Amino acid sequence: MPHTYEYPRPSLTVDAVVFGFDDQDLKVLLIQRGQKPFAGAWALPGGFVHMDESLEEAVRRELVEETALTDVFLEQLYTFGSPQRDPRERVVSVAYYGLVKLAGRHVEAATDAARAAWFPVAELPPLAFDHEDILQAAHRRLQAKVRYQPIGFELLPQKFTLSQLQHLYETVLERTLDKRNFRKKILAMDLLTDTREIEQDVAHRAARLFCFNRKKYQALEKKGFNFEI
Amino acid sequence: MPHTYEYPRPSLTVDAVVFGFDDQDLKVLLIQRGQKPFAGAWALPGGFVHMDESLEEAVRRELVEETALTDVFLEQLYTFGSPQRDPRERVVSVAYYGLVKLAGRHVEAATDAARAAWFPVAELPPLAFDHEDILQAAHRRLQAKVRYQPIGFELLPQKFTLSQLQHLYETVLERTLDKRNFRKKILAMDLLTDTREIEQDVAHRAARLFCFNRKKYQALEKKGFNFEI
DNA sequence: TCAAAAGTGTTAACCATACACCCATGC
DNA sequence: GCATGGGTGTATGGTTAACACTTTTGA
Repeated sequence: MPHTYEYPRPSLTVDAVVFGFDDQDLKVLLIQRGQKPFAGAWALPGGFVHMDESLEEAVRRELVEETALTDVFLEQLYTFGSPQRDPRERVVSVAYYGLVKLAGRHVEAATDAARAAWFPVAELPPLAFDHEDILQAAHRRLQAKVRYQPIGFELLPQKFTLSQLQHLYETVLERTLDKRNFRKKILAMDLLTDTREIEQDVAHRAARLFCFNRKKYQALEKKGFNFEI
Repeated sequence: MPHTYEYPRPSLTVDAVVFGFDDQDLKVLLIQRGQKPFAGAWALPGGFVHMDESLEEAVRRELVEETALTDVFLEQLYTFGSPQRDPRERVVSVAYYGLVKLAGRHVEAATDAARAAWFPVAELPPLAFDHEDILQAAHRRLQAKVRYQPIGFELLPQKFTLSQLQHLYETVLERTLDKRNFRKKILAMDLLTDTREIEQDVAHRAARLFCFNRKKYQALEKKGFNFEI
């Protein structure tokens, strides 16, 4: 049961900053810690890396265990390794950021951590460890990357209106965009397919629903096309 | 002396992809391994992270020990953690990329690794472990980042000519640039200070020497200025 | 005087920005 | 019929890209 090494080793963990968008706010998934240190405080989902799994596999496993979340778009963010970041012992953590389609998703509490919840990025509680730094790094990465990679679509339902898309960009980038210019730019890229469907149950003119054409994007990308908002 | 833990832990290492530019080629610093596995093969400098040092401190220490290199610009690149990347045991490695002013630098062999050498990126030997993947990731990061951050200057001497700068960009980006447009763009940013000195010992008209004004850049950056080539 | 690289402007095409009104729908 | 958001075009200024010759210097 015990594992012995000639030299001491840091613990290795993964943490995930999962963003969701509900047509209103950009939100982050947090869990409430049960144990010391920081018992009761909110923290990023994460945990120890097992010996037989990759880092990304570890993040996905922890997300399922702690928040019951699957089908997350994940990218590695940064590795946090300052010697003092955990008061107990040396812990190096590989952080990932994730994007998830929040619309209509039940945020069910999983068995492992009964208390997982979505918080608006603008109204976060104090976080355990250096998780505020990690979250800030993830938020900055999202703001930068959403402009030159088509990752925003990971936050929207499969079918979405141009206004939803614009509002997503406005929320993530924290600035307003001109409606006509935004539509011109997006449609000129020719990456959206018109589903020929329209919104249902809205108290105003129903908007067209589009979906992102990933295959087309990948083909264009190879030819040197650059997505940019 | 032995260190015992309840659960097994991966080894944690750092690796560095250090680039240099000699007015001709983009080069990478490699060391020749003495031990198995991959004895005799070339590899990235790197090694185990100690318990009391940060990840960046570990990279700097290893660079001094293995290649006698100091004063390197370093940024974290990516963490490589696939379970099979080291044939002996589970090793997770935090990779950094580095930039160094190569001009006139003696690439002295240090005591620890007698065999450190600079290789043109275009003519690399086979590398140990997954170091080719790491190097490729670093090269791509450099190509992307050099365009929107003023990191190219880290590869040039303090004082340089506009042609040197242009040639650096052409080498890193692997494409030619228009001389007049390049100069217009660079000078319009107003980030270069004319040293009022000129090249020495050249068999043609001597060019003006400029230096990068980092303070000015940092001031402009705060006001929302974006460097871009 | 030749070779080698330094240095320098103009034009045309394209792209980004600013801006305001009518339309369709449900209540 | 009114409130709500959907949908549309044009004009202007700025930015990028293409392009060729003269100057300086040392050998």
